[in-house]
Amino acid sequence: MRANLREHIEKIIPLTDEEFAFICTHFSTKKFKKHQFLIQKGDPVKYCYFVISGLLKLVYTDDSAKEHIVSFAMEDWWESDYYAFFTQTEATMSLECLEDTEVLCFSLDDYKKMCDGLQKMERFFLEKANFGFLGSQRRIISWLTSNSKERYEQLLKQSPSLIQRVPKSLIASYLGISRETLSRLSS
Amino acid sequence: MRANLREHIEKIIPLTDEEFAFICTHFSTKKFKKHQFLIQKGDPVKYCYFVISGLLKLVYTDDSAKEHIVSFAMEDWWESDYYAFFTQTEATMSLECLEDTEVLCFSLDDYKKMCDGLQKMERFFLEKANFGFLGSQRRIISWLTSNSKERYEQLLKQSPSLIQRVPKSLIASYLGISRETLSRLSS
DNA sequence: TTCGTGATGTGACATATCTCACTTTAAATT
DNA sequence: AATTTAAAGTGAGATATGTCACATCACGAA
Repeated sequence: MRANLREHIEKIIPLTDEEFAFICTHFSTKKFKKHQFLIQKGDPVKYCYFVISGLLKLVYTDDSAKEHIVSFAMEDWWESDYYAFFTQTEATMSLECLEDTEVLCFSLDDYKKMCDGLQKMERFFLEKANFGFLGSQRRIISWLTSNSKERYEQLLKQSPSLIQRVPKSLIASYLGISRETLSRLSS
Repeated sequence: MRANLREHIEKIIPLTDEEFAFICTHFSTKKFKKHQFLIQKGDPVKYCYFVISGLLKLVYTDDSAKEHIVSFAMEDWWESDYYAFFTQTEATMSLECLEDTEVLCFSLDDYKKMCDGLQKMERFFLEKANFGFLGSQRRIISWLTSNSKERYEQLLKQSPSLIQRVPKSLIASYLGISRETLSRLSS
C-alpha cells in the first residue's frame, strides 16, 4: 500500500530502501467512508493527504452557502487546504469523500522533518509544488481562452475517468457553470 | 540593486554574506525598454526573471490571435514561462515590458546549481512555489465564487497600484472580461 | 417491492456579457 | 504645437449563461 507512495516519489527521484523507510516513519494511514470529511471548514488543518484509493473533493463554501469545487483528488494525488496547513490556521475549505477513500498523510511537523532530514524529499516537494502551480496556471489559461463547452471538452480529454466517477453537477461546479448549462452543452 | 534580491530572499530565509555572494554569481542583470520582449512565443526560454523595477505582462495568445493576460509582474515579483523554462521547451507565452524594466535573471543550469550548492536556496524556491500555487488557487476561487464586478473590486483592493499603472483593457483581459464590460462596471 | 433521494434533462424567462460601431479623451511622437 | 496613436466610454443588438420550475430516471434503504 505504501508501494504506491514509493512508486509515486520515484517517478521524480530514486530512493534507497533506507531513505524510503525514513520517509515512511512520517506517514500514517487513514480510511474514510463516502461522505466523511477529512477537513472541515473552520477546523485546524492537521494533515496533508496522499490518496491511495478513492476520490475526494476540495470545496469552498461561499457566504451564501453555495459550494464550489476547487479540485478533485483521486489515486496518486495530494490534497489539503494548503494555506491553512502551511500557516496552521483554520480551514477555509472542506475536504470530503466522494467514495470510500484510503489515504496516507503527514503533519506539518513531519513535513519539516522530512525536508530537513532528506534533501531528496525537499526536492520532491519542490517539483510537486512547481507542477501544482503550473496546473493551476493552465486552468486559469483555459478559463481565459475558452468557453464552457471547450473547457468541458478539455477536462473530458484530460481526465476522462473523473467524469465517470463524479456527478455532473460537481463537474459543473468545478468548471464554474451551472449544472443546467453543463447538461445543455452535451446536446 | 542586488540589495532588492537579498532583502527579498531574507524575508523567507536569512543569509550570510558568503551565501549571498554565492547566489549572486548565478544571477545576471538585464535592462529592457517598454514594448520589448523578454520572452517571445515559440522561442526557447533561457531565463527566469526577478523584477527590480518596471512592469511586465505575461501573455497567452490564442489561436485567433487574441491576447490574454496570464499575469503581471512588478517590483519583487518573479516571472517566466515556467513550463517552458523548466522543461526547456519553446515558449507558449510571451513576456513583454509595459514599462522600462530592470531585471535579474538566472538560467535553468544556474537554478540547479543554486539548489544543489545551497540548501537554503532550494528551501526558498520551495516556499515561493508553494505561495505561487496558493496565489493561483486563490484566483481560481475568486473566479468560481464572484462575478466580474466583485473580481475587479478584489483586484483593486489587492493590487491598487497595478490599476494605476496598467491600461484598463489589460486589466479586463486579466479578469477574463471585455474592456467594454469592465468600463461599464464602474458606472 | 416500495419509497425516498439524488442525478439528470429541459422549457421559459431574466440577466450578464460580448461584439461591433462610433465618439471622446488622453498620451505619445514628431 | 501639431499630429498621430492609444485608451476609455457608450449605445444597440446578439449570444451565453443563470435561475426557477417541473419531469424523469436510477439506485439504495427500509
